[in-house]
Amino acid sequence: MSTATTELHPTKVRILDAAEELFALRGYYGVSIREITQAAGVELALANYHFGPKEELFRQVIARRADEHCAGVLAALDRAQAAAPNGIAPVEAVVRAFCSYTFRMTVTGGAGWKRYFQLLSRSAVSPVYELVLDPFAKPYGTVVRRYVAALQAALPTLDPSSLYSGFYFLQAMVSRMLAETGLLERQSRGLVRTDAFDEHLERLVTFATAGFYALAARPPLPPR
Amino acid sequence: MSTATTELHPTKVRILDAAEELFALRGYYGVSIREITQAAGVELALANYHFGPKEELFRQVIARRADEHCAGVLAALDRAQAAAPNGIAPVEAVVRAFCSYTFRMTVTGGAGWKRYFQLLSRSAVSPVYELVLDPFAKPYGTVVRRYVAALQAALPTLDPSSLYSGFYFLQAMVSRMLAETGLLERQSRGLVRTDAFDEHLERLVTFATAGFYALAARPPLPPR
DNA sequence: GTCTATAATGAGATAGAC
DNA sequence: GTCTATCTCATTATAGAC
Repeated sequence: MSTATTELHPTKVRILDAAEELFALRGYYGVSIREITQAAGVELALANYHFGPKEELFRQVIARRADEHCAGVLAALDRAQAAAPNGIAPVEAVVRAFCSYTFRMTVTGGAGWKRYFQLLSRSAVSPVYELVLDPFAKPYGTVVRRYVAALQAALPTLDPSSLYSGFYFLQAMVSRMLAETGLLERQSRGLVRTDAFDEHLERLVTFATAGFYALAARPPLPPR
Repeated sequence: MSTATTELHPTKVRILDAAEELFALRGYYGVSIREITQAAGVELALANYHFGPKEELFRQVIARRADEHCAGVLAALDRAQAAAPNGIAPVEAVVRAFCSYTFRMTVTGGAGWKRYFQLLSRSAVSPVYELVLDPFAKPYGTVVRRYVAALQAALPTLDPSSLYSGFYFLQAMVSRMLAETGLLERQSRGLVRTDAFDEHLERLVTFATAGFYALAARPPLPPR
């Protein structure tokens, strides 16, 4: 499938690209319209003409990729479930499905996708819901529901509360890798590179799969 | 030990408190000095008088708590290692030490500590190093080194590369819980509450401990 | 140490010519 | 659809009276 981007007006695309990069770097408040239009090589007034207020531009930066991203992540789950004899994919396959499409896109999708994932990662820890998180809520709601259901099917003994926590842990790990802040490089003094997503995928799948099984093996309410 | 805060000038404390809360909420760029001084109930000019430029105020917000936080996290590791017969704390004890002090502080430390941890969490996914991440680098550097060493001692067969990745996963999970964005509540439709840190501690220890063991059991370089 | 007042700049948004 | 010019307001920072 072709991205919807190609159908858009060239100026809109230029503005969206510049806004995506700058919002990913410094967040919504850290970037001015002037800076965006300057980076895009267009006049200041065109941002407001094409997108209206700044908030609407921010939402459209997200809207441009969110649906396609969610579709890819859901398609990966579809394949995992189709490959399972009874339609119930094992935990490892579900975890792998959740990470693999996204990791692939951040490597091979071009700079735009990398910026989008950085923006997603940054937004996920913002306490300002309505402005920053709300634009993601609708498209990603389906992803959460389907993956939670798939994990529950793979681990019927896992109580739902622990299930949501575990899936939240998984999101946290994936999201942190996507941020590519250079923190991992600094901590490991160059030994580990954040952009080595093939390695990270395997480690993450190993780590999280074992985590889910351990949660399932534990009694739901700890007696401590 | 008493916090250094009590020794500071009352006006400085008021400004730091207001800045901490607002920076945690909307980040460095999302808050103006006017807003901070207004929330603090002091005159605009006093921010610059006491702290100099905005950037310096931001650094001091972090500096006020970073050393105390790191000391607490390191003391927890000391206790875990002292409790081990040979000074080598098992993985679970190290993971628990890493989370427990912080989780306790975000519950019982008052609103200030909660805001600080939100700011920490938000900063950890910022690609703008010098401004946002650098103030944390020095105090937390020791924490990273000592915990990585403790985990390596507990898991001698784990290759260093996977070790750093695993510890990065652990940081990601803890950090995401501290952010308290309300996302977990929304995803679980109210079933799980982010502020139930006792539950999260147990789940996180279970999840991450199993994850580390699984990484150690895996061959360092996956043959895929 | 605190206040009032202001300087100098940058912000979002838009009117109107082309 | 694009560009120039501008309006209005908020921003950081500081000077100077108290």
